[in-house]
Amino acid sequence: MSLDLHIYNTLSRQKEVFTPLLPSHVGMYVCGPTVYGEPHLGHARPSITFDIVFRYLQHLGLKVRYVRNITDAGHLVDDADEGEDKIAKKARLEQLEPMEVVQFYTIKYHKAVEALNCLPPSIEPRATGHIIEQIEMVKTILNNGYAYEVNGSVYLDVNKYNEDFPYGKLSGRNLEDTLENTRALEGQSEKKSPVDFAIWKKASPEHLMRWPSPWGDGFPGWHLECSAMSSKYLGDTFDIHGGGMDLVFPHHEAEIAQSNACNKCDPAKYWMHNNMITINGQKMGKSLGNFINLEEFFSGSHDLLERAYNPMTVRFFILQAHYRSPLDFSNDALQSAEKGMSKLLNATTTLQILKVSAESTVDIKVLEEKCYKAMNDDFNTPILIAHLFEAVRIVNSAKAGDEQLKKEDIQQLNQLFDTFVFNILGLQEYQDSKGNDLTKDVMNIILQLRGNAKANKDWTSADLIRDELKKLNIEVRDGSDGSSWEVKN
RNA sequence: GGUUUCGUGGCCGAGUGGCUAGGCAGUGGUCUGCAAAACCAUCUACAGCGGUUCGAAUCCGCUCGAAACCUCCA
Repeated sequence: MSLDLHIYNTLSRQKEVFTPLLPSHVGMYVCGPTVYGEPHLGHARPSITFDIVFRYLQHLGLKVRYVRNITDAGHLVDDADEGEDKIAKKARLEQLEPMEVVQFYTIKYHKAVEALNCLPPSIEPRATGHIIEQIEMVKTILNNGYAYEVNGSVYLDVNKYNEDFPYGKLSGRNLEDTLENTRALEGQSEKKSPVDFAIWKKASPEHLMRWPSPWGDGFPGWHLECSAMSSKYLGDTFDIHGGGMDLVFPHHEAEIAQSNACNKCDPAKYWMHNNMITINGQKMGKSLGNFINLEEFFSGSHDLLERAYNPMTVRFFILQAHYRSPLDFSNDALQSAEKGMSKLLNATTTLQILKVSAESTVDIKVLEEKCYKAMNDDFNTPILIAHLFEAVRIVNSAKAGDEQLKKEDIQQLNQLFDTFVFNILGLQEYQDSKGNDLTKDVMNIILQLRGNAKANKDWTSADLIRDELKKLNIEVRDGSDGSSWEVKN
């Protein structure tokens, strides 16, 4: 299979043919969560987006090293000058050790992304585990003349840097604009220029998270961890760098500057950015107080939620939009997604009981090619899903006798669903919808009793069983070929 | 103010010059003891105005409206 994958590169603002730096190997770095709060719906988008990239590249036969960091230090609460470490602040508020906070929320994050069926990354490095690498990087940048030290802090000299490398090429802004718009925010500063940013920050006496360095006790600047860890595990230049669109400026712009200032090269060849999830047209943010935690989604315990949603519903909902489009949350949209996904998953079951015909009335091969074409076009999952619904129509029509499928085509459809629905989109059946073995056996007995009642035209008993099961959220369906049941959420 | 994007049918959401996106809802039908579910079929669209073109939802300009970033955020 030749590689015909096109990826939209934020750097060039267009789709480019994807060519790995090394044949058959891909290095991908994605900015992970800052573990100082509950994982929320916003975290689900990049996790799922880059899970799809990871899965699809692997499906194409590439060996992928997927690095996603855990930020457990280094982000500042307020302004870079006056701020304190985000993790440390939260810890003080809750009377906990910083690492206790980090551990607590890291576990929650892992649980949430696992529920969303995201594959674990190849490496999940932590900022606090790479302080030495970050200090080394600061040293090199200082040696290269692109940074300066003031009172125990080290700043990247953006103006100096801009003489040799263009600053702002990813976000499309030039230094003059940035200068103009930063001036208003500047207070008393030890920085040479308001656009300079800290790569090492001196720790005040009450600061909990601190490490010794050649410039005294301090902590790494907010953008440095990603540069240090990506180059450590993927090399100075790697294939794909991903993250949320909100990170383009300043975070990823700063990463580019740090890499060039240190290694004289760009960190990544392709920059991929997922768009935001909005609620009532507005971005979720902690300052807006409108974000919904993933736990609340799965349990339904939030005022904005009409009821609980299965993690797979959330995954399907996100995949129904292209990753570069904004996606607006609503209960209606979630419930639509849930029904649509059930229809898709039901067809994979229906396929198993289809009658084999001598000839086929449809061309499965063409459908498969369309599916690959959709994924090759910048991971267009909504188009892929549309094609999969064409497969659903074929399966259901074949069951109704309106289409015919020969044995090979049924096998190929099976493979199509297996590949695209389960392996690439990473969808799975609702875990408890089929019950455990004991439940299954008991339900078989109950349905058999009801079948007997129906055969005797004892509608009162048959309806009683059906109604009582309904109260337990067990739905009984009568078809021409017998009755079946399913647990509804 | 600057930068970047967007405005598609009742709702969500693809599509970037000519060829039905898709899902949900609605409507009609099939199945069924009834009901539900399921399945099949199907209606409604490209913010407004002008321009380019044989042809524009798609390209260009203007108007109106919306969002993100510029400050921690996925």
